[in-house]
Amino acid sequence: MPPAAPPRRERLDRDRVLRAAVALADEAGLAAVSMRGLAQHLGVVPMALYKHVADKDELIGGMVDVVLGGIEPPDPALGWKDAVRERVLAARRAVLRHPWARRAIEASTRRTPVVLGHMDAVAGGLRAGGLSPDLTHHVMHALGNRIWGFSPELFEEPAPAHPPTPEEQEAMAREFAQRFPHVLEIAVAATEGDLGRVGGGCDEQFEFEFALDLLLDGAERLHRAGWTSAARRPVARSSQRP
Amino acid sequence: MPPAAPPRRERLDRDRVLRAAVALADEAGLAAVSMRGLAQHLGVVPMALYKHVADKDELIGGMVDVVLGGIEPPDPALGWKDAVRERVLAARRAVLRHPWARRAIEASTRRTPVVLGHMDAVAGGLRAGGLSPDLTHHVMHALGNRIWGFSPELFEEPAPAHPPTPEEQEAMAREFAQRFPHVLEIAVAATEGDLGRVGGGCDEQFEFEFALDLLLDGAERLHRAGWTSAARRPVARSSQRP
DNA sequence: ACGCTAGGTGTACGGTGTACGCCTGTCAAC
DNA sequence: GTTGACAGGCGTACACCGTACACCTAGCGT
Repeated sequence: MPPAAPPRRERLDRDRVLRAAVALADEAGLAAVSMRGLAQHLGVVPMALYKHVADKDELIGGMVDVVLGGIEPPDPALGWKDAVRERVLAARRAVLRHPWARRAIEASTRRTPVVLGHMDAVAGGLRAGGLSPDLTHHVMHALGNRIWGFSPELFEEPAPAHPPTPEEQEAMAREFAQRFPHVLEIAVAATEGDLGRVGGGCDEQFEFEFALDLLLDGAERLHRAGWTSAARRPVARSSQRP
Repeated sequence: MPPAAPPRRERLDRDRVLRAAVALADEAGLAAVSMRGLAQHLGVVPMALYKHVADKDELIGGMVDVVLGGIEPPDPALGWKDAVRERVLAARRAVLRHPWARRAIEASTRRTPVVLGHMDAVAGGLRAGGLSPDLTHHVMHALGNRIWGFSPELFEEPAPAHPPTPEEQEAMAREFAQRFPHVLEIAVAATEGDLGRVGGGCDEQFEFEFALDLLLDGAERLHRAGWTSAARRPVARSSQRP
């Protein structure tokens, strides 16, 4: 009999590894998910993980799968456009539950069955609306990462290293206003919306749905207009004469 | 006198470092741009670089600046929509000159003057068309990374590690067709376009312009319809009744 | 009772970014 | 001239990363 049976934690399996990785990323950020860090979190030696996961890339691919596993399918009674919209927003909800998920999706090059499944579902939703395979393909491209429920984080502030003195801040603001007036303008426009927002922040959910609807409505218009790829352009150019 | 004057390469400066980094990335990929690798490329010890660049993140930010410096401004005679379109496509051309640039832009969290300048120019183009700051803001968000001339690489194949045997391939294809029929369908649609393309590849330039025009045309429609954020939706939902 | 094997261990290698201190060539001011 | 500051390149060192390889061991089917 082994002396005092050291609290033999139950054996690992792939699922336990993945869930632990997700939990670790949730509480300490994606950067904390190193093979060593994760192993320690599981009370195990780093190389043990490689018995369940091929390499780090597959690990984060698996983490993405776990997150995407929580996507609930849309109400089947919905029309095609709303169904696609709902599915994408469901993906968004799943992704937003884990702050690190966007970055992980972007980083992972893997095309897992879960990922393909979601893509297939979205494409199927468009096809169900009668869009041709061709148009569906282009719309999928147009949606881009929005299929996953997020758009690229263009406007995120990286938090200044050293909080500048008021004078510096004043001077920087002045120079900024002079060099980038339009960026300033739209930033201001974003803050004076409904309610007094914190500086620089804007309603990301609204921005997302705005873009999503812009694309889906555009797709619907093209479809109704009988668009085919022969035209090689969504609509006529703005210049009225050819 | 120093013996035989060892071929004293001229002193480094920030610009030389950045250009060397770009050249190195061009010929050996972004992964080859490590502080050590770049230093060796310059015939210098790694730590020497830190006299010209704060850290690696700033280095790649600087590389992005170099690439984005090559964006030529659009013909001032163009209408606002075409001007924005042209500017974005110019950014795309600049980025596509360097295969690593997409990834670098995504990776870099820095908001350099060059980056802000481009954003400001695009926003200014929309404002010049009469769009309100508010609508301009939303459209900028909708454009997302397309401002930089690329959309997320959703459909890129990571090249299978071990080329499978024909039987395996057959079996995989069969299962794929069953599980992801719509993905398969649109992939096929992409290949049987104009000319016989290589498998899986599609005309990325067309996809890009398709999405870009879908968004710009949508923006124009909203603007002409006098859109304000009060509506909180680009257009009426597809269900006709409220 | 035996041996196979799945799974956890230990060590080691080559890579990374970068903090810290030294050393030296250049140049301005005395 | 001589001096002293200082910009810029050098060397060492640290902590961390992913992972290849060999080994050991518990548990199980035969």
